[in-house]
Amino acid sequence: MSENPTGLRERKRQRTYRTISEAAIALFLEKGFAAVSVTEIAEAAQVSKPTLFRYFPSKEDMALYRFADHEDEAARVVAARAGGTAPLDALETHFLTGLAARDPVTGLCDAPEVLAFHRLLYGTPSLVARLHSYTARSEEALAGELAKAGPGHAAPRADLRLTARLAASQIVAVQRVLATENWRRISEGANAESLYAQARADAHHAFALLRSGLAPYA
Amino acid sequence: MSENPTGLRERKRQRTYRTISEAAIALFLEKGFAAVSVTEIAEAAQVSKPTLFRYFPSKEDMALYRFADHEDEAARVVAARAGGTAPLDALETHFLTGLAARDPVTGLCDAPEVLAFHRLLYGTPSLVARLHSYTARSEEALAGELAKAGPGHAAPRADLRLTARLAASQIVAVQRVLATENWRRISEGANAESLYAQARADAHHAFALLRSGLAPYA
DNA sequence: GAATAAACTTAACTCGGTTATATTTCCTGC
DNA sequence: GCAGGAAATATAACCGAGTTAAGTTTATTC
Repeated sequence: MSENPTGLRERKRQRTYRTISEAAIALFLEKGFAAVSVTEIAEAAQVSKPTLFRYFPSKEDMALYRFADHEDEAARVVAARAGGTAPLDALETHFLTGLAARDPVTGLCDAPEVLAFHRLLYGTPSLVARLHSYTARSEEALAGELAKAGPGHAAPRADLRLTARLAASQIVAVQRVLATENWRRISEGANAESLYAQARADAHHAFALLRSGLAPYA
Repeated sequence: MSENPTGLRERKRQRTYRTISEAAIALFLEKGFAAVSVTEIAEAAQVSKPTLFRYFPSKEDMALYRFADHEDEAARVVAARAGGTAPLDALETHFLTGLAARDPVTGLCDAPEVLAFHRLLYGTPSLVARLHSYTARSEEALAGELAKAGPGHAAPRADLRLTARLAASQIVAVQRVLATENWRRISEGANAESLYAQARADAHHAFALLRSGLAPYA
């Protein structure tokens, strides 16, 4: 066979992948991103430097691989929504579910290791920059799904593709702002429990604003 | 005196600054971003490598310095709007004015050197990433201005700061999409003249969407 | 015109990331 | 189960971005 998804080779590969990223993140958390060299990571993970870069395209990606998995999350939520459900409703419900589960991507998570990771992330410009490029792909995927979904009944005859792109960019931007806002409050010492109600209200407010527009600023 | 804004030293500094960035951009356009080394730029600009990095924090910034000037443009437009004018109206007018003037930041500019520069920019991931960090600062500045302006009469009692941030992120995202959309069409061979009407319509559509919300997708 | 401080150069260095080449390790077909 | 081929790895050397240290030039100031 040309591909064996459960072969020893593939299992080793996945194990190495995890070993590297876990070693990298542990070192980053311990000493800070800039203070850890890739050589150090390679030693900790017991692989050579070229192998390291066969698994991850850059040092930043060794910290951000978890986000790579969420890259098409928004698009999947829209694609998998129940018939008759509007895309925005599906996305709002998904975000609220994330809040309830204290999903780290919502920012509403005060687990010490998650908090430490977020501090690392937002305190390292090159990591934030790299994260933005993931977000860009997420936006593109969402735009694709929204274009497929098409606007509802009352839609004008405007360019579908452009409208989908505009909507996707706004949605992704709003989710980003909500998450960073939650994180900011957590990082200032609040705990997730006491913020939950506020975070839900913020999310409702944000999605309502998305739906009804920035008329208050018009 | 401790500072002399028109002294010889300051004039030399500005001249060196321009020399470096012009040499850098010329080389980038000629050979591509990755194919030019900073040593090469230093030689072309007749300065040493450490001096190069006293003027620009990174190789990317040598290409993007023009954008750094526009960093607080949106915020300034809102701050300088005529009394009684809504922020969104001021921003839409400003964008339309940019289209009419074929301002490169609107994407609607087919001057060969601008087109070549845009090709360079969007074709180089590290430049796009760096540009995103400028955009982030632009967003923050706009959020500050919007918070000062405050929403209009009909605004609910929601958190002003959060609302301003949400609005700013949406506005910046939409302007980015409009500009890249214009650029995409230009890069596919269209000329700015024949696209102008469409670009105006797109901008109107986008700002209308910002005002009235994504209800069609709700 | 001398003193001071900013800006510059040279040289050497660190570190992220790549390439070439040889070696090991897994898979496949007999 | 074993021979051949392919994928993955290691070693070593390399390139280029960005920094640092030490000494020199150049503008400003009194």
